[in-house]
Amino acid sequence: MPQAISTPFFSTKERILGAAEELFAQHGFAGASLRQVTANAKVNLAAVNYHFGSKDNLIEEVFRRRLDDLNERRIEALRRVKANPDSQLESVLAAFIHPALDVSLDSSGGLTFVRVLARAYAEHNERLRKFLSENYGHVLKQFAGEFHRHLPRLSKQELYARLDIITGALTYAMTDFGVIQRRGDSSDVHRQRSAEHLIHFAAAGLRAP
Amino acid sequence: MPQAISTPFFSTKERILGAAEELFAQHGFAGASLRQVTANAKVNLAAVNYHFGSKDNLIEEVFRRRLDDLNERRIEALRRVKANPDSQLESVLAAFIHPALDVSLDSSGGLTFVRVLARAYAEHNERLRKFLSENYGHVLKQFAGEFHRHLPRLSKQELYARLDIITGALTYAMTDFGVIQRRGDSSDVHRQRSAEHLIHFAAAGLRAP
DNA sequence: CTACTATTCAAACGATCGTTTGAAACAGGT
DNA sequence: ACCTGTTTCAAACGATCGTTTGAATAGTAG
Repeated sequence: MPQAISTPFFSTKERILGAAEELFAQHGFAGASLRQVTANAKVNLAAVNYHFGSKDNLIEEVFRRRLDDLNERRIEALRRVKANPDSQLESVLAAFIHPALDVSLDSSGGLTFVRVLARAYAEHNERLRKFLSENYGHVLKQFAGEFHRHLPRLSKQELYARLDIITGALTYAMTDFGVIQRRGDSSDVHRQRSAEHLIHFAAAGLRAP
Repeated sequence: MPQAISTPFFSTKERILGAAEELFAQHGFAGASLRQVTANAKVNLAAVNYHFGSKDNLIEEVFRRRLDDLNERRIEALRRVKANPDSQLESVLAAFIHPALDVSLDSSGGLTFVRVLARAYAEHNERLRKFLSENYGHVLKQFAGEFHRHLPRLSKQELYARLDIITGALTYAMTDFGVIQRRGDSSDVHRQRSAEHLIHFAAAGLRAP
């Protein structure tokens, strides 16, 4: 443990994570090489394998850094929805969508990470899906259970398929969201309306036969 | 020109294009190697560079094979919209969206190609964007002009940014669409409703301040 | 200072990549 | 049959990839 409680400088691990996130957003996971990453991070090539073990582990850590927080907030939001006995389908969707939109608003790299997310979603990488399923699958499961309460006629399989699509649409809405808000609009108004459109769109898709 | 008017067998070029499309959908453009492509197509490794010149050219041909037809149908649909003097914004969106949804319904590889499209969209590959812009930019330009007639307060730059987002959402809706219809539903009903939801969603996004 | 651990570094490893080569196999026309 | 242009094939090219190595350097506790 070399680092003290806080330092104004970024550690080697943090610099690698930041450079990797940026380059994965630009060129994809296979397209961005460790030589590019370590060059941009101004660290030695071997530092990645020393600190993370492998490129695959580095990719996972790029996700973990942002998704741990996101999923905790999702669970907390869902807990509040469950506490209300006569909540609507739209409330469950809001608990799923709003924390994700918040990520894109993170001033330091939030929008970049959203682009990484969009890539991960477009890829169907088996190892990455396994990692996401193992680490955040329980969150999706909790939501699926609550969605099923509102949509009892939908089979579990069909429900997961539609949630997958909603996540895809959400991912793109997030990039839109980040781009527009970065332009410096009256963002709270636009944010509320974007979220409402998305929730309305997703609710219609879920209620479809 | 070795091939006669029609043969029951697929030519080397066609087999390469089919295998490439499938593998690009599965592993991405950088992730799928020419050795995998030629092995799946059961042709020699050198055949790609002989028939297409380079891997980049092969990627472009995979797109051209599907997009030429798509964009012709978009232009024709827009022409009909323009002929109607009191058409709404929703009609322009329909002319843009419906031909795209049709592609995902192509029984031989339509859904696979949609997954390739989703990847291309998530990547921000410069060379690919240039190819798409050079070959199909005039179509987007025509649509942008018509959108601008309905949304005069939106700057060109802002309009293109939002159209980009709509294309992304559309791409994901297409995968949804293909998956659901492949399951064998009463597809015409579902198709009409999916398209309506998407058009309504996109119109709201475009009309936002 | 010494001993020990943690980190950084230049260099190299084997594997795989896209591409090129030159000869072999095939085709159709005269 | 021969010639000519097209297509296929096995083999190799140089470049780049992720990863490993072993020595040099910092940093810390006794």
